[in-house]
Amino acid sequence: MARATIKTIAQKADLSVGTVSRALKDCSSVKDKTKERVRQIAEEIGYVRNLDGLRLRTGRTYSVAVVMTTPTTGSHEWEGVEYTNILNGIMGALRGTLYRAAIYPVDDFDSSFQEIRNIVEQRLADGIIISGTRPDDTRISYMLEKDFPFVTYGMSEHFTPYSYVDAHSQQMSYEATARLLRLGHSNIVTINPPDELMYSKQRQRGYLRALEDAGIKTTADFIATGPLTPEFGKATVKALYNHNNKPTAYICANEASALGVLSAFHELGIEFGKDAIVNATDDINVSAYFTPPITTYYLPIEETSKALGEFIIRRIEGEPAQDLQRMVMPQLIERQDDRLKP
Amino acid sequence: MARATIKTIAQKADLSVGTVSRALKDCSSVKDKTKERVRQIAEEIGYVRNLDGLRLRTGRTYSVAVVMTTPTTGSHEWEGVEYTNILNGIMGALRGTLYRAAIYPVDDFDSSFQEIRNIVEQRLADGIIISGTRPDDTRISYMLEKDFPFVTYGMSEHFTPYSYVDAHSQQMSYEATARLLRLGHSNIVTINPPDELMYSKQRQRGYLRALEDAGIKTTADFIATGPLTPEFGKATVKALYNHNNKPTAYICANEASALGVLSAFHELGIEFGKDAIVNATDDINVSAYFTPPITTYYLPIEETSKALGEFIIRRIEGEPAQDLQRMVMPQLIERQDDRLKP
DNA sequence: TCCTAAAATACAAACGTTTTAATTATTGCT
DNA sequence: AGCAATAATTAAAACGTTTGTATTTTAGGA
Repeated sequence: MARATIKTIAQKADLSVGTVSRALKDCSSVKDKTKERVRQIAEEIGYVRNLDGLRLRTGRTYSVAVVMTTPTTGSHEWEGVEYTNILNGIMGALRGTLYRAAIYPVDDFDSSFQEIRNIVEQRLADGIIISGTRPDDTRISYMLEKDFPFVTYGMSEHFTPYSYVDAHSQQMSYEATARLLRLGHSNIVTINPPDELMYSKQRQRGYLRALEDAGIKTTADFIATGPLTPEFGKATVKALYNHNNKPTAYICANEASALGVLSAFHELGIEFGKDAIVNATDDINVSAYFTPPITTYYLPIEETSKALGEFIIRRIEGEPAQDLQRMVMPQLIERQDDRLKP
Repeated sequence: MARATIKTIAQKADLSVGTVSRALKDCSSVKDKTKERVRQIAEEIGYVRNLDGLRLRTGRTYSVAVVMTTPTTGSHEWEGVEYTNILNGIMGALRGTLYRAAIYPVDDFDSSFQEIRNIVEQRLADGIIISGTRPDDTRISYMLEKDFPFVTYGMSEHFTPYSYVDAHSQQMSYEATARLLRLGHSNIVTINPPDELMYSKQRQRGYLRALEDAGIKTTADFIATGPLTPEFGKATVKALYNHNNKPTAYICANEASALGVLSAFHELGIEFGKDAIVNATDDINVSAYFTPPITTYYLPIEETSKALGEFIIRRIEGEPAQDLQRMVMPQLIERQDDRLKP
């Protein structure tokens, strides 16, 4: 039993395929009664549009490219749950639409650019979602120039408006730092993603601003940047173990690096709550199960990634980019006192 | 500049599109010299096959459906990294082929079945990869019956041969249990996925067999089954805290639940290595950073999932299912002594 | 009733490919 | 040199849509 096509309907309804096509898409030039009849039949025989025909004819792909850096394959290090959750949110947003998500896993910035160029040139997708944005992101420039619909997860410093979804990283970092200062810490370390990423910059800005506002001097040693793995978190603590000013607090950009910090504490005999404490940004509340549970700023990543999916579709359908921008503010979850006990 | 098509080549080469098509696919009825010329031109103008045309004509989709249970959306609980890594491995295997992976996130078994039925009936994909297999898996029966190519991650108890990739769960469970028995434990708890899953059954079998071989009686209380979240691991420990026979060892099916166990230890004042210890199956070595690091059985999930991708393609291309079966044996990583110190 | 304008539908081409059947070119043989 | 057999190519149809243009139907006057 071959699949029902538009032709099947045409025969049953004694209409031409053209009219059926128009009826199905609710075209005004088709009589209401006819539309009704067509829809009825379509329903009856379980007709579903063949996407290949549609695509071939229209030249549109009805697919959204998600170009994402994968958790460094082969490194065997946990880098958090971003990947999974972002994907989930996007697919959730696309569900029920004609659009499909096509995942393009990439290794680094250069290959992501290459992949994007490829997608644009070959029209492999109608729109692109990217993450890992940089202050001066050439991929964004490229897509803007080509006038190709895209949404970014994270911002950049472009002048031309574009569609993005982002967390208030700078403000969060500022508040986290200010809070710890209020609680009596003065040697605060901040653990951030690689320097070239925009949100690393934002986090560092927030951190520095808070210290500045409090009139406290910091040392460059206390700003760590690197892959957000447990390994890196651990290494950071170890590297600062014999520092003149012993750090008493760590603010981590994700849970994975915070886990590494805790691991270092354990290994070096640094007592949590007495010698030092850790905070983190929360992807999904796994840090509630750390030893001990730590204070985090919770970022509803399914929500932001759902916005990514919605935005890219609306962008593809022509909505102006400046209407498709969203910032979310992570929410403080205090699981510890975070003052040092004597 | 419109995309280069087969027609473009035909004009440049002064050939018919049919010949070009055949030349491109290395058909024997085309003269070698012609093939060479066509390939040359194709290369020159950067021709790439239009998949929509191909699909429309051949009726094949060149896409592989990956039907996976997503980390329970909205539950805000970490269930491990399976999802991400499996996806990664599959996409890695598909890279360079004509095939694309289409992800179908589902909530539970029933909706996965529904989705599969849909894919088969509408020919939405050429093959399907599923996970979360059950001993008597109706999805497998269905696809076998429809003679639709598929590969499973995890086994079932079907008689008809089918293609699968799986870990030696039973053996691993046996060995883990036997090892702990050797080390002096007798009250061993095993934490497993929900009962209906095949690998829960396998794990329980291995566990029971090891105890039996050692002549040790266990209690049903020591076999926990549930969602493999930190929360569940934690709850399990708490529920057994006042048990007549205090558990001294936990064998967890993944790292997430092991984290929960450690969290419970911390909260209840159970001292690791003195009162009890934890082992786990290792998705990616995040447990190396637990407090303390724990002994695990490492399962190279990128490797197994890469096999999934390879197998489904070969299955689609017609290789018999019984040639496409792989079992992998997880590898012990001892990060602790795991004997109880007095 | 007839004519005109508007509404509704039909027709046909096109998107890029593969493939069957038909045609032309080439070879081998007598 | 001619003929048959085979090799190489072309022509055309088809996959399921959408859409511009042509055609038919309907409705609204006079």
